[in-house]
Amino acid sequence: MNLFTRIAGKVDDALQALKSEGALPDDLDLSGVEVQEPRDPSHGDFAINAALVLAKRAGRKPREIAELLKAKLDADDDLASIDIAGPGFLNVRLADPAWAALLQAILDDPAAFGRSGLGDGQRVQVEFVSANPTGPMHVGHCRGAVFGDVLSAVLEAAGYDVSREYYINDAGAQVDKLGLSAVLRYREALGETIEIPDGHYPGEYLKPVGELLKAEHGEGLKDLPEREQIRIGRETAIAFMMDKIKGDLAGLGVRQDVFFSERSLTSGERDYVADAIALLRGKGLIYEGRLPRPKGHDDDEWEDREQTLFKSTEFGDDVDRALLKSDGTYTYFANDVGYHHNKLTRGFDTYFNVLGADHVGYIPRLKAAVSALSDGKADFNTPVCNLVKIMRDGVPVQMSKRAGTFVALEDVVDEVGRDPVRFMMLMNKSDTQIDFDLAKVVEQSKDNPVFYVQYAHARIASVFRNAETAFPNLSEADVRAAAGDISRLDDPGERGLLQRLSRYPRLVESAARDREPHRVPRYLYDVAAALHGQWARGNDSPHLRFIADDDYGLTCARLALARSVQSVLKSGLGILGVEAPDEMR
RNA sequence: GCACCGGUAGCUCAGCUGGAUAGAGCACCAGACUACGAAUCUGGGGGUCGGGGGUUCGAAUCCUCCCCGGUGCGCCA
Repeated sequence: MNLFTRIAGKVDDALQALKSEGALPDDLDLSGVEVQEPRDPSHGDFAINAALVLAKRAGRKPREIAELLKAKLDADDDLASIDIAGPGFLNVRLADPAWAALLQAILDDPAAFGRSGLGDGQRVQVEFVSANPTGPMHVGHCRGAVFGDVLSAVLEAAGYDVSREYYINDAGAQVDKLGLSAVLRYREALGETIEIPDGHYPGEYLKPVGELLKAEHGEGLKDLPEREQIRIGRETAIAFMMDKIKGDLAGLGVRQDVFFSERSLTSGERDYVADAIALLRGKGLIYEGRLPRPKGHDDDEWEDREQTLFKSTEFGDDVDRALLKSDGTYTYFANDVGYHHNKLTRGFDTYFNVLGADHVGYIPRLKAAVSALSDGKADFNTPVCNLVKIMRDGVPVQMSKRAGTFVALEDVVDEVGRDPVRFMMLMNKSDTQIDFDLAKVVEQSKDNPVFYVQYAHARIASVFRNAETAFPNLSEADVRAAAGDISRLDDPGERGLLQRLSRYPRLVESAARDREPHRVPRYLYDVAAALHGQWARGNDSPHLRFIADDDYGLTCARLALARSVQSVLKSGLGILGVEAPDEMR
């Protein structure tokens, strides 16, 4: 149940009535009329901006429209009071039965509260992580991983049918270098002294792959032609690394539905890359030509050359983009065009491609390709996760897989814990940069807001444990029945909690609509703060405690509220993929 | 040089298609535990919302021009 939409419905009815009565112009555009939460809770439970939005269009003063609307809404039993305030807001207070209905809705089906039909079952694909299989996941990957996971969860809560996809870059020169690096580790396992060449992968994590190759092939591998050795080394290393990456993702609590191999684009029955290029050629978007030299480029390295180009500039890109390398093989971009062609054939309604900030320059050509392939019809979104600057004691940590220096995600999760890492990655808007100080995070992990929210959940569980001691006959049925009459929840703190609960469905919808998952942890923090605040008031004023030893009815009413708060916390934490514990340890 | 993202309290950040007196946490100061678990709470100080101009009933939010920081920029992936 969403009280905002419920009230918005009443407002709309009232405005339509005013139209038909001739009090407002018949053709008045009602867009932009909204039910909002008041800036200051003391103003009321909900605020309506109709008078301000409509004043100009209707040629009336805001105040006049507010009066008209108020007169209509005054008759509604759900609304206890309506005040005209400020420049023309209508501040509404809800009547008790409407609040009771909210509590009952939450208690009757806790899992459903906060879910909505906004997405109407539309099929959405979210591609995220897609880390190269040339090494384990490191901390730099984890923001995009958590963001993609939770964006997906938020969309699911809003009624979308989401498929989470990981694109495996298992083709191209980099994985060949990985293959050679693995072969060298194999030789090392056989007792040779080796040196990993520049630009390859010197990380220790390939040593087990060397051992694996030795176990599988004995000494036989080194007698094969070099190309064959590299092929075997590559296959073994990719399989090993993907296994490792899946483990890293699981450790972070990230779920993927589909792992899509880059190589499968051209190795199956259909060559999606060739098909995509043919499709674009048919649209007249492919040509042979030369690119202008980029302004900031070093002069001596530049070599003018004719190549096969895609007219991405027709779709807003800065320059056209190459599809074939000079050796005739596909560029990475060409493969990506093929990949997106493949995605489009799978018929999703909306696509997300979560990218890191170091790939923003890539977005225009990607959008151009999707736009060209779908004739502008595909709903394609590219949310960007900004960099996470990894620090140790205030000093930036340089990371490079090719240099073999990085902080493994697995180590961070082991050291800090999954929940704090996830929560911390989600608190900020995705396009701001985060400083992640390993020393601080480990040392101050108790200050992580996640514990504050979890503690609120656990405290409520504790209340129920104690309530069962105080009232051995306490039943859930009595608690639910008590939700039907909230007249005894008359403390401002209790009303504040009710207000916050009513925000939840709208919050989830807005997070989905605006693709801003960070609103969820912020909201949960706010709810937790209100809960802790109310709790502490019971310390000073024992009559405000959730458990009133001598008053079963009052206790049940408060437990109904507590249970509802707990449900919402649990639901929100569930979206974040964070545990909602019954006790803190 | 061009493009994208940031600039809000000492620090880290919210501010929901423009809305009421710009909010939290940390830090600092002063308080609250023989406890429905203090991993908590209450109160306080602290702001030219980077700067100028514009749009309008109203701008941290939209437009424009600057300044500062970050990131990216021909066949790498």
